[in-house]
Amino acid sequence: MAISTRDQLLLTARTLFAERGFEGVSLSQIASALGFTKQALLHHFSTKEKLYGEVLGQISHEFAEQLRSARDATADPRARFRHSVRSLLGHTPAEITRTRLLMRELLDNHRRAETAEKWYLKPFLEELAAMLKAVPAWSDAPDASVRAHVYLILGALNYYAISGPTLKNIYGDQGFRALEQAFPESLWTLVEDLLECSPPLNGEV
Amino acid sequence: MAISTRDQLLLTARTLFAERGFEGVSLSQIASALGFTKQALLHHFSTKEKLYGEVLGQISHEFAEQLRSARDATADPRARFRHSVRSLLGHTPAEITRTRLLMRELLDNHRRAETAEKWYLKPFLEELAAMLKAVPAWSDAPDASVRAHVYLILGALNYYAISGPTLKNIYGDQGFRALEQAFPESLWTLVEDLLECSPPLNGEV
DNA sequence: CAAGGTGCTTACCGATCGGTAAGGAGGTTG
DNA sequence: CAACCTCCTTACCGATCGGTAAGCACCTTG
Repeated sequence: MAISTRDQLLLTARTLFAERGFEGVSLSQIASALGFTKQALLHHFSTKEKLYGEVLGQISHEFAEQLRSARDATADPRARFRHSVRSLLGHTPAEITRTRLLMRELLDNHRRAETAEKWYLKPFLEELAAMLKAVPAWSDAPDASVRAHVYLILGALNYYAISGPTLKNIYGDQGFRALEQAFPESLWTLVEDLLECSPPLNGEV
Repeated sequence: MAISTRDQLLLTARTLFAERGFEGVSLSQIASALGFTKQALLHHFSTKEKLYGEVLGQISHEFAEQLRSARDATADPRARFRHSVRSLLGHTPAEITRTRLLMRELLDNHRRAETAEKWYLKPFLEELAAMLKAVPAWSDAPDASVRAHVYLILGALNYYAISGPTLKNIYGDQGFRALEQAFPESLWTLVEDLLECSPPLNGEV
């Protein structure tokens, strides 16, 4: 079963946008990576912005599915939260690519259309916050505190995810392998501590 | 006391590189932001790469100074670690600009000269790790675990720092202000927990 | 006053950018 | 067989990219 040219182009664009950024890749580079001319690309996606938009749309769709899968997996809020964090701590190349692209989007978007990323990030953040808030110890924590802890985990996780090549450079192959084992452990004990022990101080508006 | 043209160009370049990325800014845009032609810029920095390199060098210098200041401030390792984290949790526009630029560098560098960032990031990471390891509870923790916890904090902090505009978009002005208060609190309790209570499990090579 | 260096300009270069126009190969439909 | 659609090509467009060459105004030094 063959993948359509359009989908091949979309996947290549996604990879290269993640790797070099929107401005760092040209249409002809994307197309010629598959042996096409750039006009083949423009035939399927009329402008560069629309191509990029479709990549983002695809990712948004994936996140929505991921949330749905966490929602279907279990009714226990703790397990849901664990499930979501674990699936975010991705280590397949495809997931790292996605994280890189979204990190770039986070850096770039404030000068593009401001609304460009709300629609995928907002529901995702809110759903994670809702999961955490559904945990008994967090039930009467202020929203801002819940969101802050969610964002803290998300930030640690995403930053680590894009740092692979650099960390390997710094610590060497062996040191990096040790770190690759230690980091998820650290993050995991943080998550467990949040879920099971520490309630946030509840002393504001 | 006037700032030299060269330093003005350097500062503008730094800001625009942080905002739009290396490929997203042209030499003429940097120069004309100050009313110069791009050849004035090329007169001081012979190529775009060298200009960018000088920006990175400046930042590297700043980090080295920051480490030195933490080292001079106190001999207590806990206080040193707190001091460093607090100074990293910057909120002045200049610090956010720097964080944005370094985040882009983290995304881009693995395809540029691989050594480009080791020299500023490695000593910084190692010094932070050394501070944490000097704390009694951490003294016989494995290196990888210490590094992982340092990187976790660093990641959370940096990711949050570049997310300002997006978070404001998502949660609105009021919600963002609340988050702006809650996030440092969350991070701070995490740091304190690390420093004072939780020892890492010490069961590997 | 002549000579030379610094800091900037205008003029120009080939390459590449995103995008348009027109047409050809192949399959489907009348 | 003719008409048309989809998919992709070559040819071309103006704009802009990073960078070179040459020269002008100014200051310093002999």
